[in-house]
Amino acid sequence: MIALYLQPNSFKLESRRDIFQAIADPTRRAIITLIALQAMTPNAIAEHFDTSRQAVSKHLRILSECELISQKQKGREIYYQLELNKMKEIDKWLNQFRKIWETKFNQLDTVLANLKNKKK
Amino acid sequence: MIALYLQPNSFKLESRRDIFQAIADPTRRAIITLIALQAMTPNAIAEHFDTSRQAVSKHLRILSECELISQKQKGREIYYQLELNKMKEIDKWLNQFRKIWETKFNQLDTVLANLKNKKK
DNA sequence: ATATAATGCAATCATTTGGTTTCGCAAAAT
DNA sequence: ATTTTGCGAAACCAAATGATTGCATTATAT
Repeated sequence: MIALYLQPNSFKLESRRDIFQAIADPTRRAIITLIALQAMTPNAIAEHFDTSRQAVSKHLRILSECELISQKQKGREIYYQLELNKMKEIDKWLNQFRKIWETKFNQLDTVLANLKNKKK
Repeated sequence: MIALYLQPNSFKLESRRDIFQAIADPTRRAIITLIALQAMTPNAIAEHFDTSRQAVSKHLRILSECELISQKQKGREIYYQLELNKMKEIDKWLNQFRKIWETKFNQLDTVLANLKNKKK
């Protein structure tokens, strides 16, 4: 070991990943959809895309890192499956806005109700 | 049966920006939350962050490009406001998974109900 | 035991991203 | 009329991203 070797050449800080960054990529979103109902192996997944198996493997790693998917080893095959609970976190984030758009909808409701009453 | 919903309806022609790429950046998500309830000017928004006004301006442009926000000129000030309808597209995409996790929840319900019956 | 299949990892590369700095232009204030 | 304010656009730069290629490793098949 060399003590003064501060950082490896290809030092990539891939730790700041979060679900939002993960779903930003269209291929990753497609993968998510693909395995939503049924766990799949990397090879099987890669067959659905126009990129190399290794590229898909990288996407799977990124999705794994933020725990949007999990894996189950079966012999030499690895089945990747979607972690729905993690998907719910996106939903959670959306919730703050859902509150707003539902409120706006209710306000419209009120307006309509008032109009109706005035007609009487 | 749950249909595959790979991409939201609206597509950007000029750039490959989409809502998912837009919300991938934490600063942009913060901006979205910030102006959700009240339209704000770029300067006012920038005061909330540790970056330059110009950087915020860039974020606003990206958010505008994918129509997540809109602007209203008032003299020399520009008020940016959130487009909730566009936010709903994220919700729409999530919907396919919501169906699944609700189904799984129902299945769990059934299991619990069966256990309860067996106890009797 | 050896070959093959399924997979992950590292190096490399072009492109994209997010930031800064500098500038230009209107609207408002002086 | 001149200065200040609010803003976007362009040029530039370091870092991150997504893809490819070339391995290494382990499980299965022959």
